Order: sequence, then C-alpha cells, then structure tokens
Amino acid sequence: MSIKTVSNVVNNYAHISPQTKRKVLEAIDQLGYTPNLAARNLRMGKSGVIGLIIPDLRNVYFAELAADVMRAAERHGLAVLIQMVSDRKTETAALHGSRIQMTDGVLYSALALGQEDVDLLDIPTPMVLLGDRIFNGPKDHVTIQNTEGAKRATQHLIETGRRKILVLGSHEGELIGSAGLRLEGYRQGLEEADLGYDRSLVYHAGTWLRSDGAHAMREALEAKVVFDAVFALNDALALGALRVLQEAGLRIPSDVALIGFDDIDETRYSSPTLSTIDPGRTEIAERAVHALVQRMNGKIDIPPREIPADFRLVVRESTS
Amino acid sequence: MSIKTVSNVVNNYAHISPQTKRKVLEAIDQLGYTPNLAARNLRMGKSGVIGLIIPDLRNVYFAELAADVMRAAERHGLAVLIQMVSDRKTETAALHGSRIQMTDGVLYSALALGQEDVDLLDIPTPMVLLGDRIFNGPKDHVTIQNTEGAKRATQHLIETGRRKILVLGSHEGELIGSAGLRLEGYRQGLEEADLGYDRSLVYHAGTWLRSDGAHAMREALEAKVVFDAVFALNDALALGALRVLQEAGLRIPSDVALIGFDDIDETRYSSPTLSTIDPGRTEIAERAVHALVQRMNGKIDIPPREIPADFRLVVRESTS
DNA sequence: ACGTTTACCTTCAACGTTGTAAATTGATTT
DNA sequence: AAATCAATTTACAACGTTGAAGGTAAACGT
Repeated sequence: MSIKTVSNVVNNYAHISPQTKRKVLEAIDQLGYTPNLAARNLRMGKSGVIGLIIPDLRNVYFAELAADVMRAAERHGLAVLIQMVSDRKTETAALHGSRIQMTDGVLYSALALGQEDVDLLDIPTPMVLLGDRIFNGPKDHVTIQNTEGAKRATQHLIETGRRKILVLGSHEGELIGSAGLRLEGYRQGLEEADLGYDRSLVYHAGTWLRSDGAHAMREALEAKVVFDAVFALNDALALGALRVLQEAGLRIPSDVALIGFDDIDETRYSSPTLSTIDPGRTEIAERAVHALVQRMNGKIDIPPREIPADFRLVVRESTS
Repeated sequence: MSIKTVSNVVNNYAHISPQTKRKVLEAIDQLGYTPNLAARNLRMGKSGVIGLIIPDLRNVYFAELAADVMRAAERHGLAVLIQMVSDRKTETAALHGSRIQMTDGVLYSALALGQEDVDLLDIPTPMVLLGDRIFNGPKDHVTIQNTEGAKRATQHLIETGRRKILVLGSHEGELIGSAGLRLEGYRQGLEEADLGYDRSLVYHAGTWLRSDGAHAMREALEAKVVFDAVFALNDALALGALRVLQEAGLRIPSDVALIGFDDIDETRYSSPTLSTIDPGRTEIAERAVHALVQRMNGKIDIPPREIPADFRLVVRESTS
C-alpha cells in the first residue's frame, strides 16, 4: 500500500478499486490520520487562506464586514486570517511583511495609507482593495458609493421638509476618503434642491467614534447654530450626536431629523431608531471575495476594476 | 554560497562572518527574496497561527474579545485565524475538521456544545477553553466569574435601595452556562440581603440580542409586574430593555434602575449610560493566550486549570 | 494466442526550509 | 612548520505531500 495510493484516496482520484479505497479509509479511521496541511501547502503552492487587513474589530463596521467576508470566503472553502492595523507602520508591515506570504490573497481596507501611497499596493500577492482612501490603484477596488449615498441621505432630509442641515464629521480639505466623498454628496444634494452650501453648518471630527459625534454636536449647540436636521457622516457619530441632542431637550425627529451612514446593527435599536444609508456591506464582502478568487486563480488577466456596491436609503424613526 | 548560509543569515545564527552576512543581505534585498513560510512550517512543525473559534463577530462581545485576543497573540508573534460557528455541526467540524490542523493551538468559546459534549474537546491540538458552557473539561479554561459578578450587580441594586429586581434573560433549568450562573449570583445577592427569590420577576430569553431584551421587557410590562430595578443578564438585553422602558414613559434610574453585564463599548454611549459588570475581557484574552502558549510550547505538563478573570462593577447613570 | 488497451497501483522527484554533522578555513599554540 | 582549536561554511537528509511517469495485471480486440 503506497503513500501515493492513500493520497489518491484522500483526494478521491478516479481510478481506485472499491476494495482498496475501503481498506485505506478503514486504516485512516483507525489510525486517526489527517493529511498534513503544511506539506500540502508547500507542494501545491497555496494555503487556502486569505488575509483581511482592517483597522479594528472593535469598530462595529469592520466587525460586521469581517463576518460577511468570512461567510463569503467559507463558500469558496477559504479561511480568513485577520490582521488589524493601527497606523502607517503596522499597515506597511502588513502589506510587505512576511505574514502576507502565508495567504493566497488579501482584502485590504486602508486606514492610514492614502492616495500618495498607491505604489505600496504594487505587490505580487493578489489583492482587492476596500474602502475609500485609495482609488485607481494597481488592484481591483470594491467600493461604497459614498457620494451617491450621501446625496440620497441629503435629499431624503430635504424631502421631509428640512432646510438647515448640519453635517458632522468632515475632514478639512479632504477630497477623497469617506469624509470628502460624503461631504461632496451632501453638497450635490443641496445643489439639486437649490439650497446653498453653508460652511457654518459643517462640523469637523477627526475620528468617527460616538464620542466624536457627541463632541461635535455639543460644539454646534454651544455655537447656537440654527438647524433642523443633522447628517452624521457615519452611524457612530450619529449615535453620539443623538445622545447630546436628547440631553439638550430636543425631540427627534420633530425638532431635529437625524440620519447616519453605514447601517450598523445598532441603528435598529437606538431610541429613536436611526435612519441611515445601507452601503451594501454584505454585497461588498461577496464581490470582494469573488474578485479576489478570480485573481487568485489567475483566470482573468484584465486591468484593475472599480466595482461599486449598491446602496440603499433606510428610513427609520429619526427622520419620519 | 550555500542555501544553508542564507538560512543562517535569515535566522541570524551566531557564527557568520560580517562580510558574508552583508553580501547575503544585499542579495536578499536585490532579489526580493522572502522565506517560504509553507516550507518553514513543514520543516518546523508549527505555523505561528492560533485559531479562535467563536460564535459570531457581529456580536459585539465576541468582536471585542477577538480584538483583544489578536493583540495578545501579536505580542507572542502569533497570527489569529478566526472561525465562526453557528451550530453543533459547524462547531464539531471546527474542532475536528482539517482546518484546525493548520493552527498550533486554539481558543474555543463553545456555542452549541455543552457539558455533555466534553469528550469532543479531547483532541491533540493544544486548546484553551473560554466561556461558560463547559467546565472541568480536559483543557485549561479561562472563565468569567459569572456568579460572583451577578451577585455584585444585584448587591449594587440593593445598595441603592431597590427591592423588586426583575431579571431578563434566564434559561429555564440551566445550571451552568452564563444564564444559569448569573441567575445563581442574583439569588445569592438576594439571599444575603434577606430578600426572597420571586419567580415571577424572572424573564426568559433564549438568545441574548437587543431584540430579545426588548421583547422580554415588553412581556414584563404587559404582565403589570411591579419592579423598581432590572438586571439584564447581558448588556445587549439591557439596551433592548432600555428602549422599551423609555417608550413606556419610565425614567431611568429614578423610576427603574437598570444594570447589564459585559461592559461592551456601547454601554458608555447609551442614554442614559448603562451600569454593568466588566468581566475583564482584556485580561481573559491575555490569560487565555498566555496559557495556550504555555501548552503549545509543551513547557508545562500539569492538569487542566480553571483560570478565573477579575471582574469589576461599573456604575454609570442607569443606577445612580 | 498475441498485441493493445484499460484500470489500478507504485516509484520518483520536487516543493523550500532547517538540524545535524562533516568539511573547510583561519588563528593560535607548541 | 606541524598540531591544535575555534570560527565559519557546506552537504545531506528529512519534514509530508502530489504530479508525472512508469509498471503490472487483467480485459479486450483481432
């Protein structure tokens, strides 16, 4: 009984006699044999693992994205190795370090790296880019329709009769990146409704955590700005703002309408529930994994693509 | 220049002449050589990867746990392969499938498997158990002090003058598992204060999502039970209940005090902020990884241990 | 009955690394 | 100058798998 025969049984190769197969399977069962994956990986030149490089799982958006990616990967028989990054250094290390080498490909959502670092993406590992910080890179890019989604959110507020729409979470001077693109959508929404863009309604927030939303909202209230709606550039900011608005005695949505962006699970359970833009996270994960698998199989040899995901306005209590 | 010399340089073996080292490093740099990890893994018999088997990253508790585990693993130079499981079948497959074979060890938080499946844990892969569903297994177990924490929560409510404490999230007849243990803590808390245990104050919830908390809370309100405090067996339940209480016009904490369990990030941002028990998640992750590394190195050969994590009462607005 | 095909099984080599032990070089001692 | 020792480098084998190619015996065709 040669080793190769066992290998053939395990990989159920076509030409094996039923009795040999049975004998081998019995022996495997009895000895508790399992194929050594390291050896198989070495021989085959692939590991069945894809990497997922993201900022932080404690951020609900990325946790949900990771869950969706894992589900999609599972359908392709792939395992997912998550690597969290926190700054330029760890991010560069994740892309160029040795660990990436044990994956067959990576999904990468940039955190600190930006358009100016596009050359760093030019690595031999198959890769699909996520997020909104780098465009026109050397890799496929599955992306949220930030501008279009933000425009839709703005339109929705206008349709419900709001005119003075506060924005929370801008990044000064940013043109691409979630903040820049969503702010642009807001401008377009105003413009189409013939409403002017008023800089004094735009509040900055470097990071996008609940506490930042609360902080920005407090600033606006203290500045006594007049407004009848708030568009927070993501849900976490919106939830932080929500709390401050309520503390200030404002009723939502009657005094102030509030909308976020991302459709994280929590928006369904806040009080009031939060209207938002669903950026199509599940679809993003599926398309990204699909594109990555195509590249990994080397079956397609076409230039890098931009793959947009469909978004959807989700109307809940905070705007109706 | 032999291959082995390169290997020696890469692993910076002690006795290499400076000039050879320089030459090798130059060549490595110029040719862009990286060691093949699959081959190294095969040769060394380890992969530098640990597995983390958990229910679902969309559950904030597990997302935060995963993040903490990854940080702890990073400090040991280990990568983390997360495997989500959803039922007995996927869970058994995760423990006994082939994928576990590409990890050097696993951290495992049981979902569907329970005490009766303890034999399934008896696998050769080093493993550390997390969670509260299986005790006295054949592996180290890092665990939350459920009973003690729940007792502390109950005591806290009593200290603030509450007497009729509703419980949300019990599992009928469960003795071990988070629900059973926390309910036991609640009973002990009552007992020490000479308060009677009243079954009509205990509400069941099969799963522990926000929606379940909302549902159980509604049931209690509809039953017109009299109560002045709510102990939700986890934070998600508490947050769901919070919303229903507010909808019913009850003020928190003046009409009803509310406390949860887990200290998820969100409890800091709800309105009002939520008192809770911090079960020491970060510490759990660190101790678990530490114990796993010890077992992986085979340096210790002692019987399985129960390793309890320290908990902490976190008082916020919902109880003060 | 003999060549030919088919089904099944085995041998060989290679994937790229590292531990072991042996070989080479250089420095030091006698 | 030979002998000894230490420092450095190398050859070899092995980790466990699988593709390619080869072998063997039974089944088939003429």
